[in-house]
Amino acid sequence: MSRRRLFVTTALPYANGPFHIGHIMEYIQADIWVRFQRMQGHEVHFVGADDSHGAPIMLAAEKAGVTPEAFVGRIQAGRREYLDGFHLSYDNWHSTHSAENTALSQDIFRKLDKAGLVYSKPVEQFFDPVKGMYLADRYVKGECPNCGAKDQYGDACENCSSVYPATALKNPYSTLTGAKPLLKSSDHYFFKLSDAKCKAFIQQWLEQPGRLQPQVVNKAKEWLEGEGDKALGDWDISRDPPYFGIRVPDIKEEKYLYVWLDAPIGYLASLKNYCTKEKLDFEKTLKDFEQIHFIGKDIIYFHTLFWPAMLKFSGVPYKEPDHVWVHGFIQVSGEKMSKSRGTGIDPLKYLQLGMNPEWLRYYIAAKLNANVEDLDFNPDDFIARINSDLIGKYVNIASRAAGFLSKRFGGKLVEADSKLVGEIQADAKNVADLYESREFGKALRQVMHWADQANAYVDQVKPWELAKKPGAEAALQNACSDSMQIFRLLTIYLKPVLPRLAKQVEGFLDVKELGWADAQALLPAGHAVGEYKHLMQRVEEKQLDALFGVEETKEKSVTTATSDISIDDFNKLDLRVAKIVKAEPVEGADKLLKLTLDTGGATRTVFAGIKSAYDPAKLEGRLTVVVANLAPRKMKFGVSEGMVLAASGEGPGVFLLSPDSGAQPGMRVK
RNA sequence: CGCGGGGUGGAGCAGUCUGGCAGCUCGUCGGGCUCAUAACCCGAAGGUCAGAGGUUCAAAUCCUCUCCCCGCAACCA
Repeated sequence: MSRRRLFVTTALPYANGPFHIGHIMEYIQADIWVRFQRMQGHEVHFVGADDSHGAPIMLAAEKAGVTPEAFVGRIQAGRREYLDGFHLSYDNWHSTHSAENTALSQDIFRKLDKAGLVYSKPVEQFFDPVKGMYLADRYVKGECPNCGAKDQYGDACENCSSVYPATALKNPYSTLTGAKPLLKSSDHYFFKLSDAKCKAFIQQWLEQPGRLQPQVVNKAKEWLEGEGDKALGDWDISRDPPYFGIRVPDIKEEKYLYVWLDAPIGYLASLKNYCTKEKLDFEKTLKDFEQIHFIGKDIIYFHTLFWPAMLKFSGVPYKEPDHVWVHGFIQVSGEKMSKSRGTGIDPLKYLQLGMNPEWLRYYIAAKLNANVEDLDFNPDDFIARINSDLIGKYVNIASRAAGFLSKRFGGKLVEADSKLVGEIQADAKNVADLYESREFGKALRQVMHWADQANAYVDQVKPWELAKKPGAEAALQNACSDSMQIFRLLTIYLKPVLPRLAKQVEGFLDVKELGWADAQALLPAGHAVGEYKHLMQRVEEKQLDALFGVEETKEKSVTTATSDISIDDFNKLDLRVAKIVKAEPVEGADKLLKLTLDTGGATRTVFAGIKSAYDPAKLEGRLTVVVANLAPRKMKFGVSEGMVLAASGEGPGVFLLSPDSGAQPGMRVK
């Protein structure tokens, strides 16, 4: 087999916070694939980097009272702990805020410009006069031009579902300062994605057989071939200051490249940084290596349209990606992970609790396939899977044979003769194909099938009986040797997923580093294995309880006030005493109660998320406080005309406010 | 008609493209074994393949419609 050369990346994490379980899942997927390729003898450069630019990071740094550089530096310093902790074998981890990325991004910008694919035109945008910066749509809210609902973002109304440009909002305000934004015009640079040669290129790039998963091709083509208002538009690739990013080159005016332009270039920057360290020729490496990106389904748009086009039309030394492999999201017990609900898994906590990172690697691998499907982390399933597969089946094979070998034969093996050994050897290609095509779940099922066969084999030959039978030494040594050969083969097949365990096994078997091809050879007769020690502990239920336990120390700061407000701000609130006339559960809602309130003559309906804490019957007749001038909100179950006030904290429980006796419905609270 | 992914024994999944006796792992129950980390081996129970209609000698699989769940993005307002 010819030696492949692979340049593999994972999506760059945004450097505004630590890794979450979704990042780790992607890294584990890519790492397993990479380790498998290395075991095949292929040459791999596996790199990652922090995505360090953009307005959100600039603002987060400002809030933290540090420079953006210091902010992203701090985040980056925390990465190692995760990468090492989960045995993620990156060759390099870099940052988009780097000399390499600046040089490459500016170079690509210049080359795209030269290719006639960059132009500039004025763009009218909201500008926050207090902050002195242009506002992305996400930082502007206002009233819906259609239905008048308040606090809507500048793209679509949550209330009436109408869609409109941000500039159409009525009474807009900046979410950063509350100031009324001005409309200002500024020149922006655009990448001409709609250019015929661009679209033609992307089309043929997408259609290259085997390049992408079919689902991904469909999705990308939907965007590419959209017509009318869904037509593929040009891409605004510059931003005005203040911005934390890379300067648009060769112009006097201070303008920056949009973060999504320089982010994927960070893949190349990290490779270049690595090449420098390793004294490799960067441009030659780019040219000679297959370029493969692992990403999540949320960023297909950028990686299958802009990114290949950018690279293609920048020309030498750049080269469009060979593959973009897309995975789904990880859910926890069927729900999207959510910190507030306490269902998220904090990868760092996982490590700090002393849980074995290889458990998670195995569990995730067992549930991964080559499709763009979400996968579910289920705690009970996790325990059953790890304990049964890894300890009960796989490790058990060694455990059953090793005692006899070391006690009776000084660890020495004899020639293997079981048919099963040959069958497992012959399956190497099949398992390899499954790894290669990222069907990890299928690969592991296959390995566990062989582990089952191995345990059944041990049961047939009954070594414990042979051990007691005089004159059966040869048969005993034979059986245990076969078990050990099988164990070694399965270790090879599991090594991409369980690298550390495999290393322990290599020590125990007293063999050199195992590669995939080693499955075709067996340990020679006379080879002695070492003393067997437990290779892996079982998962305990209480460990998962601890992992999912409510965190006490974290995020306390959330409860402190955000910033001072004036008495005028306070007076905007119309708080009223209200009598709960009627309280009833809402069919189909987990958390809501439908309350009918008397606010002094008038009644109104309010939906409140207090079902978990209150029995509807007991609420009827009691007084509470309601925000009476909150804009009505249409919910799935009806319109809610206000909000009742209740206290809640980190722990469970919701506590409704009540006025002292004597208060009457309709009284103003202030 | 917003878009996408799903619905297969108690749990997690394969099988659907290419129609051919409904499968795997876990769990449960019964038995066995005692080398192994309460592990392992054998056996059993348990399914209207979400529902309805259609095509076909034959449908989990193909076609049409309906229902339900999840995610995007409307359930802490």
